[in-house]
Amino acid sequence: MPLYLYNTLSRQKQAFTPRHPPHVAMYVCGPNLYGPAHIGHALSYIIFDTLKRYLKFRGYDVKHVQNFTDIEDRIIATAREQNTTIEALAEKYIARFLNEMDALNIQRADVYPRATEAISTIIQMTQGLIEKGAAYEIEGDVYFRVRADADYGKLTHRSLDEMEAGARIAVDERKHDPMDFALWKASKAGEPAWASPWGPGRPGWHIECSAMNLEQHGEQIDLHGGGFDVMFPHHENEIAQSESYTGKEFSRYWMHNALLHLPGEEKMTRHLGGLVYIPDALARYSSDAIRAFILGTHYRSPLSWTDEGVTAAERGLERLRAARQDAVAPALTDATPTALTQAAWETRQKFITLMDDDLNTAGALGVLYDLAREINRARGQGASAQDLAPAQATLVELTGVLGLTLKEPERAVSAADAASINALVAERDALRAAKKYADADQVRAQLSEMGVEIADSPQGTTWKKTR
RNA sequence: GGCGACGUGGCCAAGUGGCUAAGGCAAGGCUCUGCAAAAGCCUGAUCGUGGGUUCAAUUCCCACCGUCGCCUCCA
Repeated sequence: MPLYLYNTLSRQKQAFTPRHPPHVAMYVCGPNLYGPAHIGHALSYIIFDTLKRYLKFRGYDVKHVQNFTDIEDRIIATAREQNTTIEALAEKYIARFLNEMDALNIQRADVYPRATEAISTIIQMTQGLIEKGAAYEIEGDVYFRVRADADYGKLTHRSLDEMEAGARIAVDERKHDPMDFALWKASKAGEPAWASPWGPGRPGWHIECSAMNLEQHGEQIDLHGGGFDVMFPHHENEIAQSESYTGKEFSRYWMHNALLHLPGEEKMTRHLGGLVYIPDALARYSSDAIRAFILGTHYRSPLSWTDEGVTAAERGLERLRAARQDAVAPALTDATPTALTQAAWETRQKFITLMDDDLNTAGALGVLYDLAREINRARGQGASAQDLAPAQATLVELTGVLGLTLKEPERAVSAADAASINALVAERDALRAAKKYADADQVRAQLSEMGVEIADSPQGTTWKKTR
């Protein structure tokens, strides 16, 4: 069974067949660097990270390119407000962005091209489009001529006439058609500028992605992703530019994730406010919990960010973590598979079937919970570490495809704190041995107040910091 | 106005034209435990409303109600 992905172009799930298997050329729209990313960005990048991990799991060799848009009106405006340069602003937010992505266990892209490093290709494409009659210059600006593109609107399934009927923006009267968009903008005094055949200027918003794709992947790519909100006009315009320039199909598949919002509010986006920043989310929840929460809903369904929801995900993860506790490497034997090993095998099949169906991560997570229960049950019934090992290996592998680490959230404990906690735990153990349970319980309460949770077992008492 | 999506147990959320409608959280009972914690077991849904198609619909079609997205910047 092949992997099926929903392709925005066809509005259908389609079998995924890259141009040159096993190679997959994948491009995901990166952030505009005028400010920090928020958890809505995290959602999008977690989803495409999961897609990439799954493609690799399925044997594909993925080249993942993600751009940084480091020249754009808002960046110029923000740099001016903050009395800094666009370069400094970009550096600051790139560093922060990469740190945050790492913290969310999002694998890095293979290449992070920047718009300002693609200027020569942007100029070359713009020039080429003018020569083909697909673009025209007016007073140092260059516009793409949408009426020259016969299938303009094919991604969002709208005709130019429909779009113009619903237009809500003031139109620049110099343009030949209201929907024509800028490939190149003449710069005003004091704005960053690059030399071009049309005078000093800078790229329009959409052309940089077309140029970076051309530079990094070539004329045609397999998969292009981003949020629903960049479908129009950004992706529509990218297609128009790239295909008009090369005369070839640009991307075979277009994928768009639905957007995150706060309860009762509109989507989370920087120009509306209502943002939750990634460090704030990570201060409250493990990256696993954030991922599990996000992947608990299909990527094409909008999701509301709630404390209850992420907390529920965090609780649920505890069972998954318990299942992989003390895992050992499975021995290579040809012994008859146990019922548990059999269950692990079936989980793997179900996982693949679910993920093959347009990344049904919620369903996939469900079967992983089933497997975790099987493991925990077997352990409770006295299975040995070696008995559990194959199923645990499957659990770790498949949760890993979803980008979950199943590691206990690390909470810093100083050496001094650890020493005093150990002393209290030892004191309590002594009291228990002496059957002075009331006193032992008092010590436990004391530890609890310190944020230390303890667990007794035949092997002794263990503790962990829970806050 | 145009295009599109969604409405499943207290909350979140998969899914299917007919077989027990996944899973997570919460709640109650139980096992284990000195007591807990963790883990495990048990307990709950006529799938927004009204029509239609069909031997059979939560699943397909239509209408309605409600929520949301895109049509401007946005992951």
